[in-house]
Amino acid sequence: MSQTPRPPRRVTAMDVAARAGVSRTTVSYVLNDRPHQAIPEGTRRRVLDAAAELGYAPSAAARTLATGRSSLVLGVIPDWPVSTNLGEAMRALTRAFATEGLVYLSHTATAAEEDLAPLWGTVSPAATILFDHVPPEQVDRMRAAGIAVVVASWSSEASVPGTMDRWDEEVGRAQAEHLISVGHQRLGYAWSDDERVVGFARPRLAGVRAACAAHGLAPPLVHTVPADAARAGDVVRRWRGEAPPVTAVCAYNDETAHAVLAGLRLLGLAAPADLAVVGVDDNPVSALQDPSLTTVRHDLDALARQVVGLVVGALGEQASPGPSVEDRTPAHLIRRSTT
Amino acid sequence: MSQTPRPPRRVTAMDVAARAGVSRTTVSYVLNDRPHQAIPEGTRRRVLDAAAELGYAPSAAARTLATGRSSLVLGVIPDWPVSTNLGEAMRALTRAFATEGLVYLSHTATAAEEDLAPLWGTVSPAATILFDHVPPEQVDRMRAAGIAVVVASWSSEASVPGTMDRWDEEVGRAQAEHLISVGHQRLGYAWSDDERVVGFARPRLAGVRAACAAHGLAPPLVHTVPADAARAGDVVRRWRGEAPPVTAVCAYNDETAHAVLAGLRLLGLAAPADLAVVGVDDNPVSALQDPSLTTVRHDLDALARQVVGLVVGALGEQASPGPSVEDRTPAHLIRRSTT
DNA sequence: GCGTGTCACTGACGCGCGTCACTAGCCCGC
DNA sequence: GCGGGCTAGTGACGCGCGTCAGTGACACGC
Repeated sequence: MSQTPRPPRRVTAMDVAARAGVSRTTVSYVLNDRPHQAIPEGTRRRVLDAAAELGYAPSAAARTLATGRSSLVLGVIPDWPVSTNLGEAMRALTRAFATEGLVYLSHTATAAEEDLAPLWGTVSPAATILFDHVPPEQVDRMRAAGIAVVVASWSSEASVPGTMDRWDEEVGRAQAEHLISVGHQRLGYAWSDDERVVGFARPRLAGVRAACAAHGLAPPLVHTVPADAARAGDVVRRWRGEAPPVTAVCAYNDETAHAVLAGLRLLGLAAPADLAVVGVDDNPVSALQDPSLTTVRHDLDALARQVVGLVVGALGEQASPGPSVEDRTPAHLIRRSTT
Repeated sequence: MSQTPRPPRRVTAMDVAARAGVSRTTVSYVLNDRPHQAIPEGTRRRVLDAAAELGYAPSAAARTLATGRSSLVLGVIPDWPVSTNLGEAMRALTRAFATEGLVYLSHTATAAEEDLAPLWGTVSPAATILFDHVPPEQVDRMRAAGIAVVVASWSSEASVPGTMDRWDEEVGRAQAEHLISVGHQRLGYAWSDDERVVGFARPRLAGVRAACAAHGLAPPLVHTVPADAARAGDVVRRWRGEAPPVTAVCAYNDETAHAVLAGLRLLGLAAPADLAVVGVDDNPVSALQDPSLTTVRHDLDALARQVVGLVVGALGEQASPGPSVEDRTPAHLIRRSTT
């Protein structure tokens, strides 16, 4: 629709200088608040006014070229299945990076083994966050191009052992701790049938295992639960047929939990009496169901801060305010009627 | 600020030139496939090999500066409430722009009236897509900086009348057509209680209205449905108390639809017998509920192509392959058990 | 022999900016 | 009068690249 008419020749710092009656250098000093350069208030104002009147906006490309450093951080979001709180996670990252003076942008990968070169080639970020496994040679090429690469991956095969795992372990732990605290002794784990989420699922399950072990219980009985009421019903039957029977399950996420609930319904059973269920994500519809789903919600802001810490560290800034020791719990449980 | 110890000194085109024993210009010509410049195969190979061996990656900033044109498109995603298929929409845009040789990136706004200057200042995209209303002076400043701005907005107050509305009108129309085709004569519309989605909701409702009018029916009876079973129940009661009673409702999205269903349940009623319900979005849990929700799904790829067409047009490329006339239906209905 | 044309390649400029090194002007102490 | 220190400001360089306007070498026609 609305065309931009022929590029009206960019307003440059030189135009500002001419209008303010000073040199371009002075303009640069004023606009960048040069620390050890005394600029009298009068000149300062003239420059500032001229810049405002002309609508001057410095060229990012030129600045990046001159300083050899852009303040752009690029997140590469893998081809994950739809996630309810993707938007919220991105917002959390944007906010967290903004406090460091960095601009965060997201790229959504469209294929698992995508070639990232055209991407960082046209963006030239200061740092890139890889949220999933990427071939090491790609990482090397980026590093060679002067880009700080942070592998904030959940899959433990990644080059950097996943520091992010802790978050999902906490999630699993929160699920299990809750179920144990209300009296369950034999837990099941509802694994997702989507292979792509294994990076999340593994640490969550590890968290459940850890909680069970901590309370001297047997490890959870893991079954894959398809998004299909009939086949989910089969799984429910197997859990209940154990000796002793499984009385509660932690689901990979709300969607998987709803599949379990659908299976229960099909068998004429109900949560929590016949099987307690707890999900993850707090999908908005989970509260509206009957029975309403107990679930665990991430603290995405805390997670974002962690990621920002990693990136700032990788950018070689000193005084990163301590890499970890978040005091807030990264996950908290919302109890509703399925437990 | 202290200097950081120069990272390994970027590999530049000059390094490649030295290694290949040619001039930097030749390197540039080879790597950019200069059309009207004959380069013998031998030289070509030497340059290509040298580039590969050195792991050369051109500087995006320098190229942008030199050409005055980056191939980056920036999408500004407003502070919308969580959307199930945000990730899918972003992927669709990424794919669609890739076919035009453009790189698409998303920025998630964190506040409604955010100042976008730092954003495009550090990114310097060729074009920016605004998915929501943005103050005109901000748009003007971007245009002055040589950035093509496309307002792909759903809210009709935007400076450019939203061509995107058509998509959501189709969605509403698909909902209503389905309900009418199965015999309903008096429709209700379940409006969302979230003010931020009004841009989507309005055209969807318009589509429902249009379908009703086309069939000689009375316009839909609109009520806001809160995400709360008790208050949703009140709304259900009012619909059913009309004369003649409303027998089917189109909901703004699946979430709102689930609220209606929750209200029905609370009153001891059920869909579709007492009130038929159709949502929008195909939230994955909608299929797992009892009753499973009839819903309408967008064709996000088609929508993405539309957006790309707008952007390409704004970039002044000729031969944009026709602005519209998509033959595929942008929305299709998935019938399940609530209708 | 000279003009014309092609091939293979290169020198140099400019994109807009940050920044170093430097100067012109002034006041001060001696 | 002169060196020294300060203020206010500027000239020029380089970041890495695309690209125009050449240049030298050679073949050809007449």
